[in-house]
Amino acid sequence: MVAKKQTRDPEGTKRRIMAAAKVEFAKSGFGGARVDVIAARAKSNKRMMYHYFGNKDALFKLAIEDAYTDFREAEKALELDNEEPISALRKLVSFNWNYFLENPEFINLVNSENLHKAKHIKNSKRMQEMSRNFVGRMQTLLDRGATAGLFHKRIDAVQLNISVAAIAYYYLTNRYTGSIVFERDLMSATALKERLAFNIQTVLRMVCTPETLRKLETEK
Amino acid sequence: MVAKKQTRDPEGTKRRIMAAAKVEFAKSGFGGARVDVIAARAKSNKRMMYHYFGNKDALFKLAIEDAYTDFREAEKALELDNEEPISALRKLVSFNWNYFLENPEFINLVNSENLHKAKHIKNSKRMQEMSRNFVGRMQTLLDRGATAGLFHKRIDAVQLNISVAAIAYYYLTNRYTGSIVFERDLMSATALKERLAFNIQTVLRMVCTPETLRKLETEK
DNA sequence: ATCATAAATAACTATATAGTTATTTCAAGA
DNA sequence: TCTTGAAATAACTATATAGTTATTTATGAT
Repeated sequence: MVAKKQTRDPEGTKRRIMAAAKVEFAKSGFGGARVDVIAARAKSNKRMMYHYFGNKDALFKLAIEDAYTDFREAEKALELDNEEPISALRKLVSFNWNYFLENPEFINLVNSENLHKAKHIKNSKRMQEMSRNFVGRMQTLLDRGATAGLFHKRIDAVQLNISVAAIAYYYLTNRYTGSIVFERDLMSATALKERLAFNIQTVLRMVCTPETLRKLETEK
Repeated sequence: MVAKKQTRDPEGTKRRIMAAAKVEFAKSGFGGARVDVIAARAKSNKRMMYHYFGNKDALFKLAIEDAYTDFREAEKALELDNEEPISALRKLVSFNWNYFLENPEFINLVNSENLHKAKHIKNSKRMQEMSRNFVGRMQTLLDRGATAGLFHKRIDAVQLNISVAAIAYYYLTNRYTGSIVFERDLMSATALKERLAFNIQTVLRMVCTPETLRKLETEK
């Protein structure tokens, strides 16, 4: 048998290690993740990880910053500023739901970082900058809705966003214990569809004035 | 006369090991928890843990079942059945908030079990039984409110409960990354008070009819 | 073709870890 | 007081783990 030849692909190796790290950190958490597993999954070896990233903590920090960047970039791409407020809100709730559903590693990375009291991103300017922009966009949306007489006035953009994320995130991150304690398959196609509809309704009821809600009701 | 400290105390030892396990599992997750740390914290030793509980997985299973039992017992003690529906709902939202706040290990145990896809409680009749009773109580509350014309009809008790838990749980479990990305101390006394008020308002708006909400508004 | 440098790899180290074995200590019942 | 079984403990084992060292190999510039 011919031994496989070494080929050089520094950028590819680096990228593969990062991708493997996200998968392994998401699957087992920071503490449970194994650098050997990451190296193997990346079809590289440990030494390359240490060469490109320094150590396990630095690798994790980059993984979570990357994941958060992807999340905020996807949200930004919705261009909610050009959208009618109620429609924009519906899109935002759906976006959160679908993103968490389609990128399950995101939730687990965030959970793991919180278990460790956010020590990896504690001084990350990158995280703050992205969030600041996001809260700004959310506040603009709320202001536009309030000016149009559609939304309640003086809703806190941060509180609202936490709740918008919460009702999707919690359902999905706790789906395993949830499916057992509620004796219901929370991940069936029907269940997922129903949850998204429930969440959209929840947020509209939080944000819209009674008159707006009545109008939405009759429109159906 | 004070009795001399007993050198043998099987029940005490068992109890101390379980208490230590909850703390350590909550602090580091199942994978990150160390049986040596548990033994030391219990002022016992590893061999006793293996003697009384079998292995690390069995210990974790009992820890999470115990924690969940405590949670549901505390909820049951609220006796919401004897309460006016709107007041009962307020109490339930406050209860969730305060319980998660005062028992931070609960959230982390649940998170860890979900990271492992609920493998420890997969066949736990104890968990299902408790949850079934709880959903029953919640449905009764919703029915009473609907009959009195206060609440919307046909609200799903499971969906609502997931959201009631979510808006408290998510805020608290992700408080470390949250405080960084939002550049806000989410755990200051003021922030906590505001969040609880926001959550109560959210749930009332989800559940109450427009007329009920208007009446609540003018009552203030 | 040769050389210098970066990329890749295997083998190694020191420590930590879940679980076990062997032994000692205690206290209740005869 | 003596016996016996349970409670407690320390020392041990086999394996796994993050991080390192030593070495080989590929590739672009000259």
